[in-house]
Amino acid sequence: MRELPGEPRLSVRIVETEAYREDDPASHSYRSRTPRNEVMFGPAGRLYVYFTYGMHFCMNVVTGQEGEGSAVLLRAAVPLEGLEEMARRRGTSEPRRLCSGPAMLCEALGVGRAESGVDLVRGGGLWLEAGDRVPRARVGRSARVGIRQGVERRWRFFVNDDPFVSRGRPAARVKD
DNA sequence: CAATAGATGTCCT
DNA sequence: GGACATCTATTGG
Repeated sequence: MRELPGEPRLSVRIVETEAYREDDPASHSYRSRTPRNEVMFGPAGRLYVYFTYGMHFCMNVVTGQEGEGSAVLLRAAVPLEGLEEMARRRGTSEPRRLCSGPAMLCEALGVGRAESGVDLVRGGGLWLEAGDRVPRARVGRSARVGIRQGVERRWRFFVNDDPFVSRGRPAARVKD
């Protein structure tokens, strides 16, 4: 959920995530603790936003104990409320191109550096709410997308057959 | 449809 | 200098 003064309320339902841990070579927290990944080592329930490929933001929910360095990347969501505003931010009105990818999701919700570290539990403009339970049979699992190390850890989780799941294919074809 | 190039900040070797 | 938790526009079948 995203609520800003003077703007329509935005809400989405998350349908795709990936897990990252400190002992995991694909994780930003695997090596050293830097100003960029600092939030990952903080208390759970906060938002970790990072900037990548020189132009995109991606957001994570911090999950571990304080000092631990683990988080869940939010990769895709179904837009529910405020589609017009999201379309304006994204520059397209095609619903499946509003937040079906980690960088798209950030852009649609207007999440950037300023939001890194905010508390998603206590709520303040940006927060998480429990949604409908997804039956186990509908939860798909695969290797994570866009990584080269840690491919064997199949820590990408998504709702089977949901059209809003991102089209990024899991790291499997590694060819060199 | 698939493959590829390009944009380019931050961290790592 | 190179890799990277990405997306878009463009090119070619």
